[in-house]
Order: sequence, then structure tokens, then C-alpha cells
Amino acid sequence: MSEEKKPLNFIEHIIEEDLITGMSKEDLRFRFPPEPNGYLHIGHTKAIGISFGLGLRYNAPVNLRFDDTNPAKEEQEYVDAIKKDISWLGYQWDKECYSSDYFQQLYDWTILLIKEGKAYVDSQSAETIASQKGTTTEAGSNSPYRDRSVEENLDLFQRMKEGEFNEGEHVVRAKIDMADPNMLMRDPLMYRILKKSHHRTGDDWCIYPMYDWTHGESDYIENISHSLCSLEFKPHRKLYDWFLDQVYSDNMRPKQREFARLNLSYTIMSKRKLLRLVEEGIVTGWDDPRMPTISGLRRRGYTPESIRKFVETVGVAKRENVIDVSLLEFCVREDLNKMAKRVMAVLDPVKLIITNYTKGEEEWLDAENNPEDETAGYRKVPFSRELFIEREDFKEEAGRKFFRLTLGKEVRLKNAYIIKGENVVKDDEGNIIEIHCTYDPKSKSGSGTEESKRNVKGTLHWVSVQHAIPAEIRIYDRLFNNEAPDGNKDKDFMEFLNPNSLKVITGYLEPGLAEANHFEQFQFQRLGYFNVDNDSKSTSLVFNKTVGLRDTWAKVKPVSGQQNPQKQSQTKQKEIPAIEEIKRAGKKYTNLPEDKRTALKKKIQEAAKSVTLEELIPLYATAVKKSGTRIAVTIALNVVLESNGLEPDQLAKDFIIKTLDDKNELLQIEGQELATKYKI
RNA sequence: UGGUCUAUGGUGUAACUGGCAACACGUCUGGUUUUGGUCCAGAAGAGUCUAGGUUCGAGCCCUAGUAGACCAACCA
Repeated sequence: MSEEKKPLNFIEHIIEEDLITGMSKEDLRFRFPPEPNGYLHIGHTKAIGISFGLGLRYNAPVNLRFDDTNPAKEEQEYVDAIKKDISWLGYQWDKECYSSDYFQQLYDWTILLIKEGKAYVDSQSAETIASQKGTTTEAGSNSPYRDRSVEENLDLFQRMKEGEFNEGEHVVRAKIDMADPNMLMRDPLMYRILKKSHHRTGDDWCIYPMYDWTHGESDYIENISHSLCSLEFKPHRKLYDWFLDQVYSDNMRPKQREFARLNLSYTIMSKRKLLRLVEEGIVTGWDDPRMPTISGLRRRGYTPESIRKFVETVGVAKRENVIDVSLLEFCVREDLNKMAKRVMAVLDPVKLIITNYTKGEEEWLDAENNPEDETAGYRKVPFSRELFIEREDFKEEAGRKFFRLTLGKEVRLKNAYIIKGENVVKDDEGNIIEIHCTYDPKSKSGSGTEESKRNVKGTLHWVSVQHAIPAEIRIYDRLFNNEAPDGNKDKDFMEFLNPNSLKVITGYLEPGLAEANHFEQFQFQRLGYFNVDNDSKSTSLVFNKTVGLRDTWAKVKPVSGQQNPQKQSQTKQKEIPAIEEIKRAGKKYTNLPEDKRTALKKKIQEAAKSVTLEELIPLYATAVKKSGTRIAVTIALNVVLESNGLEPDQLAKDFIIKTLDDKNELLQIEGQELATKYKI
């Protein structure tokens, strides 16, 4: 397969090693375990991509498991939404599982643990238990109920299950070690009483197992070989393994491994914060096209392929990361470029009148649907005397770098004729309301004439005024104007909301677009990719802007809101003391080709002017093995000696010539000789 | 003042058991182009957090620092 060449990430390395050390390929099995308490977002996509990607790579099954152990927060609605999103992304799960399916098994195992004296019922309040936990630096203390008899524990647990007690009266705890440096090992809770009905088990249970007690055992029940989760679960691994030790017999032993979660610039990923945006009406819902949710991205016009590509591209590792949205945008463009039908739409219209074109006449011209796809064919677009073009595409007079319409210059109308700007009509306030031009009838696109092949510097898109159909166009900008909205300790993420994240305008489209279907994607030529929103009706079309075209020209123009900072490399650009500079230069020196060495040499000499002999000597003495540094120091040394009115010493000259077998001591002696000689 | 983890161009990820730091995005040139898109060709940009050590040789190993993240919910 073509994938073979791709380098492995650290998880794949682990799997490869397991395969080598005896695990059979058939034993590989993964899972994606969302809690059904919210909508999936782009961050989840990474976890999804990792586990399902592994499934694809090794042809192994991947279970979708809903981690539904907390009826207070979970709902069927979310289960359905999650399934829809994963399917839409194009992944297929093997079994659809629920942690709640294992409630009975977990209960039975707990009885076993109680009998072995490894679990007990605690009857203290949550606060008391918390206060006994200790801190990260101090050990905790044992619960007074820790040594209850097995019989009493069994009896209490049984009655907890039967609903005899109220929430909070009793909990079940694992008996591990209240002094463990890992807080999670200090007698963690296994069960709590929750008198809530569960979206699947209804009122069958009123005790619910905690995450730690559930997760590993569920992996074990499902025969999961590798249980992959994000880094914050790393401390849980010890507990995960401990619980597994209690029930493990001879089956596959699941292995938890952790990776860094995905962060995307200019957005937030926390379910709680996303919920706030929805509840406070900042966005229209979980599927608002500005939301980083899967449903939001889908509505915005992102394709499943582009999202999968994105996840694949960002990679998997263990360090904190913030991925730039531009990468996500690149991925959609790449996909859409191949498949989106090209059409013409004018979003900020100004009237263009072709004075020498017959009034009332119209022509239907051929337009290519997609230059990237020969099978996409052609369509007809209407042309007439009065057109709309983008206001931005005309300037009365402009510099050499303006490739668009100006007075007296020629430009081509895409799929149509070459025109020449003649004059403008303005209103009382001086706004341009009409542009008058003339056209060259022989220059019709595709007509084969000499004129049709003429090269003019600009090509404009347009739409015929009488044929165009209006549509609502929703243009989105990033929701936040800060790169890491929730990365500030002293500021609320809401402070960084971009007030201009949504702009609604009326655009004019070529008439064929009246028949477009929901979610259908187009490239509005020269503008970007747009799709039909599901608010759209045949009588009132609505389009979303998915993403603009890559546009290097746009960068010289002011961009909405933020001032696209030429990011300076913050820390590394600090003032470097001259001596440091010499050191750095030295590191580079030997790797540089001859011609560049001279430049570097000048730099060193420059730096050397502000360096004293005292500073230089120690460097000289330590520059043993680093031939580059030695050369640099020598160059500097010569400058310094000279500036002190001394002859560049023979010793220094030798230094350049001396070979790598210099010994440390020797150099130190030399350094000392120098020091004595110059009385330092 | 405990434990655990992490540190490689602007960003993200590579570099098999140590062998001249690679790929993608982004940036900048030039070419093609009836989209300032695509495509093609090329360039700049890090010497791998710091200081030592082991080694013929260290981004990879060792030691000590520094910085950041995570950990005390009857959440997951």
C-alpha cells in the first residue's frame, strides 16, 4: 500500500514492538470511548483518527464505546449525534458498546474485591473523604471505615444496590494506599449512589461505577489490546493497571497509552466553554458554522476527507501543541479544489455597462465547470450589456501591480470578452455607481480568433444583471481574535470574541445556482469555496463561505480585525551578548560553505570589538572539541589583541592550524599562558 | 514544596538498535495559467532548552539545571 512509507508515530512503534514480541496481529483491537454528554469537536477527531486509523492500518476492529457511567450528564441525543458524526467522518466501528452493558459484571467483580479485602464501603461525607486525601506533598489518612469486616461491607454494598440509602450516604472504595504519591491511588472511589434514571438502564441501578473502575475493565471485557487516550489520563494508568490486576486472568491484557490532545489556534475546545457560547447566544447552536464541532464544520462546508487528512497531517506525539488553523484550511482547499464546481458570483457588486454591446441582446457562453477535472464538462452562463463586477476589481487609476480594471486599460471578463475601461458615473457623493467600458467583439473566449487568444493581465468574474439571482451569503471569520483564547490565566476567553465573526450580505449568482442542493459545494471563482446552508430554500438561497482561496495578493490589503502580525520569534530574538554571538557563530562555522564563511567572519570580528580579553580567554580554554568555536574564538582573539595594541600572537595563529587531537589540558595551559602573558 | 510527563526551523511531526537534522503547512522567488486559485521549479529559515559527561562520533545514552503541562471531583 502507499501508506507503507509513512513514518510511524510513537504509538505505532509500541504496537510494532508488541507484534515482534509475540502479540499476534489478530489480537489487535481498539476503541473510541466518548462520554455522551456533548457534541464531538475537532479535538475529538484526533482521538477518533488515531484509533480508527490504527484499525484501518492493521485491519483490526475498533469498537465505539459510550462511556455512560454518569446518568446526571448523559443523554440519548448525544449518543445519536456522536454516531452520526463518526459515520459522517467515514469511519466504521465494529461493535457499538456501552459501559452500562457491564454494570452487572462490574458489580460482581466488586463483590469479589470486597471478599478479598481489597474494597470497602465508606460512610463518610464527600468533604470528609476529601479532607483525608492529603495533598500532593503529604500523605492522606485512613478512613475509620477502612477496616470494616467483609460481611458488613457485603451487606452494606448489597443494600446500596437495593436503594436503601440516599445519595452520598455510602460509597465503595478500593483499599490501596493512602500514602501513595499518586493521589489517584489513595483509596479511589469505585461506586457512588445516584438516584437518577439512566438513558439506557433506566432505574435498574442506583449505584454507578466511577470512570477508573469502569474503563480498564471495559477494555478488558472487550478484549481491547491498546487503550489510547489523551495525556491527562497518564496518572490514571497506575490505577487502570491496579484494577486490571484484580480481575485479570488469561485474556488479552489491555495497555493504556497516552498522547497529547489537539489544540487549534483561534478557537476553544472545552465542551463546557462551547456550551457557554451556545447558551449565551453567541452562536446559533452546536452546529453554527463558526463552531469547531464536527457538526459545525460539516455545515460550514468542510469535507470528511479534509478533516481526516488534517488529523493525519498533525501527527501524534506527547508534547503540548497548538496547530495553526491555516493547516486545516489548507486541507479543505486541497480537497475542494479537486471536486468543487466553479461558478461566478459577485458579492460586492458595481454595475459595468458595455456601451458598444447591443441593448437587449443576450448570449449564453460556455464556461468550464472545473479545470481540475476534465470530466466535469461545461455549462452555459448568460452575458448581456449590463453586468455586475466586484467593486474591488475596479480602480479609476492604479499602479502597475493592480491586475484589474482601470480606465484606459484592458482586462478579460472570464469566459467572455476583453473589455476596456472608458469612464465612470458617480453619484453626488462621489461614489462610483456605473463603470462604462467597451468590448472587443472578436475576443470572445473559445472562439478561436487571434483576439480570443490575446493575453491581458487580468481576468474578472462577473454576472449578468438581468439574469443574476440574489442570495444571502454568510461570511465567517474566526470566532476569537486571540490565538489561544483560553490560554490566559487572568482573562476570560469571552473577552477575545471577535465581534465580526459573522457578516451577512447579499450576493448575486449566476442563474444555474438556483437549483443547488443543501450542502452542495462550489468555488465562487476568485473568491473562495461556498456551500448551500440548510437554511436555504429555492426562494431564498443561503450560502456559507467555507474558506477563501489562497490569496497572496490580499495580504497587502488590510485584513478584517487583527493586524496579521509578522510574528517575531519571541525568545530567540533577545539581545545576545557579543560573547554569545561569537559562540553561536562558531557552532555554525564549519558547516558553512566558503563564501558564507567570510560573511560570518566579519560578523565575528564585529562582535569581537565589544569583547574583552578576559571574556575571551575562558572561551578559548573550553573550546576544545568544537573546531568551529575554536576558529571563531581565534578570529575574535586576533581582533581583541590588535585593538589592545598587541601583535596577534603566534599562539593564536597556531590555534587555527592545530588539529583535532588537541587535548583539553594543553588548551588550558595555553589559555593560562596567554593569560599570564597579557597579565590578566 | 511531592509525583509523573514533555522540550527539534514561525507551526506541527520525523530521524530504525548513537553516524553530516527530514517532511508538511506557512513565508519568499521564478515559470505556466482566461481564477493574483491550481500546477511546476527553486530559495530562505533550526544545528535539536542550558551546562557538563560517556563516545572516534550525541537530537537520541548519563548527570545536574531551566521552562512548560498534568495530578487532591461521589466528572470522564
